[in-house]
Amino acid sequence: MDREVTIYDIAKKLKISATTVSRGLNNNSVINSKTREKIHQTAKELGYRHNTLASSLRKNQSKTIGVLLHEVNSNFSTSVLAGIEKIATAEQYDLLIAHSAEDYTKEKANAKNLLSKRIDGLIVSLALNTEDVHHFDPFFERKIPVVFFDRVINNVKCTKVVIDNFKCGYDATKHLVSQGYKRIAHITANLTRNVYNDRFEGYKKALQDKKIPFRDELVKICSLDKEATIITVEQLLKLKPDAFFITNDFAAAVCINLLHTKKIKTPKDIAVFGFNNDVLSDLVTPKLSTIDYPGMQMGEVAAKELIKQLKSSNKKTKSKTITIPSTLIIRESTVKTLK
Amino acid sequence: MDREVTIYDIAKKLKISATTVSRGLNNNSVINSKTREKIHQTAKELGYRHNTLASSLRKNQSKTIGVLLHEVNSNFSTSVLAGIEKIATAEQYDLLIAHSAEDYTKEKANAKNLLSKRIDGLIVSLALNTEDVHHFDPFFERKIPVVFFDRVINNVKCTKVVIDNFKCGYDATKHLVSQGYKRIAHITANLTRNVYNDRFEGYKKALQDKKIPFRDELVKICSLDKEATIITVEQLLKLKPDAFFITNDFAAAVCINLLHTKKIKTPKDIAVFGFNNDVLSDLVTPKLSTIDYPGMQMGEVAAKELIKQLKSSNKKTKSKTITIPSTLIIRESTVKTLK
DNA sequence: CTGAAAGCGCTAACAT
DNA sequence: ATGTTAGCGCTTTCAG
Repeated sequence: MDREVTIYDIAKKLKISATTVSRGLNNNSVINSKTREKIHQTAKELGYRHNTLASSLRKNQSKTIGVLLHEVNSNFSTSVLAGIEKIATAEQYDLLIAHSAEDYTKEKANAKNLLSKRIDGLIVSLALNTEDVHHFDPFFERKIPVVFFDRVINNVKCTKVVIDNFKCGYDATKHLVSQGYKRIAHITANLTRNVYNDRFEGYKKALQDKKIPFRDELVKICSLDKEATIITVEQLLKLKPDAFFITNDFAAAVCINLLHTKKIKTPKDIAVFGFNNDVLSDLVTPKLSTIDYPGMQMGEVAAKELIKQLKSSNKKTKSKTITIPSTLIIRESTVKTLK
Repeated sequence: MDREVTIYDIAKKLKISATTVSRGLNNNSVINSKTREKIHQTAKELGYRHNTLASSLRKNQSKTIGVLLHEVNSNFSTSVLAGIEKIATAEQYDLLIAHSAEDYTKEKANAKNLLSKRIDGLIVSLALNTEDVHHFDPFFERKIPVVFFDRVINNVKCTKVVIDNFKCGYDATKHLVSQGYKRIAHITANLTRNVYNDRFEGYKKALQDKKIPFRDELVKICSLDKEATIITVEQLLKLKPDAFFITNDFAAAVCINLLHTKKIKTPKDIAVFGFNNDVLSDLVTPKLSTIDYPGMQMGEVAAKELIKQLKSSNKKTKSKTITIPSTLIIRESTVKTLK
């Protein structure tokens, strides 16, 4: 094969125009069905492949949705991706996936790159240290719809898909208090990110409602990876907490293991509450109480919202927040009587 | 913003030609540095965005690598992806990611779609039920390099990146035997896929070398998801095995939990050996012995190989297999004396 | 129902 | 160092 087969090759062979071939291949109903049949037939014979690049350039739309993730190495991200993919595929959109590895600079570069690739719309979860969203202005200026999910920012006029992180933080803490725990340590990540801040606010409010004094020293920010979590838990143990509310199941599992190593019994001596309902949460011993965080559903809803905007002729962007239901899952790690 | 700014707008404003603008924006050294400066300046002022579509169409290369995964919802896949991404980004390639959800039909459709998107090269891990690779012929015909990793097929002339699955299966089994286990059950997936078949062959060979009779009824194929694993383990328990070699850490963790529920002690009564060195493998109790399966490194190597071919003028494809080192990791679940 | 002509935005060959 | 011209492959008027 020397050169790609084009619609002109098909046209020449059939002694018709390239226009007709184009229409035939796109199953345009205006074309005679016999002609269309012949076109498809010949295309197959010659080994023709549609050139999406040329088509997108001409139509000025790529049928591609950009997905900009804060990271890709987690069950949550892949669930979201699966949800987005399910909807996008059904609607014949392709996905162009980029990830920022939790880095603002990389997020900016990715946004620029996706723009130059002429994506039709964008779905975003912000990096940990992103504080402004001016790098998305070029999308807004061009009326390219943007949907944020999970990691969102408030002062921006577009659709956001989230869970009620305040309520989750509140309910988790309330549950721990109701089980008799009083010195509840909280390990979480960067509070500039809504998800962590809202959970923290929920934690504080629950303590307040239950008349338990809030102690600043029991709250620690860390990266939630294995090493950082171990160090943080060690530090907090000196303050004799009777429970840990950790906003990530992996970190919570690391905590459970560390306590076990130290012969501290969970949940008898210290309870551990996680976040995400990751697969590992019911494989550790004791099984972890957590919050079910429906990634797949968030992805589906985000994609549906985006595609709805893509199809709508009304290009006015307005603020809209969709809250996906999340659920408290109580397992062994926080209930003394179960174990 | 009504219309996208093009290089012609910049050219007009500066009273120079579009060619010069194009060259300037691409930092072509032939352009006077002052002119280049002015071009970049004006581009910024006008809000110019490079149109990758037009550029790719003209150059007949997209600087994009297609990645076709068997699934995306696992630590292994995301590690591989991270490895590929690291190399690709450094070399200024973008990634177009598709996944087949273990389905041959979807894999075919994805291959076709990636081809029409004019990807410069392709990295593939085959779906569970893929038995022929004719859907990649269009790539071979066009001399678009294809690199397979992990899930490969033999009779195809291109680069493959794998681990030594036979050796892994052999070593895991040998380890179990050396610990005194004799009735070793093997739970794995579809044996038409090289990874599972090779491990199985390794398992058989180790038994043979150790003079332990191979028992067909102790080998079960299943999907390795939670439900299927539970059913399979239950069936095998009737045959009184003293060890399980399960080719997936998640399934192995499910097995450990099930045994725990049944008051069967691991590793005292029954040992469990996994595969992948997933994060959960050292968070379960007892910690799981497993094979370290370096996804990140596989991704890096696959991407490096592909880019090497992309840069080479020699377009002859030849068969080449690269084996990535994998490691036996012995933890508590298979060593009686440790626990 | 089909075709001719134009152009999406960019870059490469060939001047100068 | 810069400009002229042509064309990548497709779709979209507009005209029959």
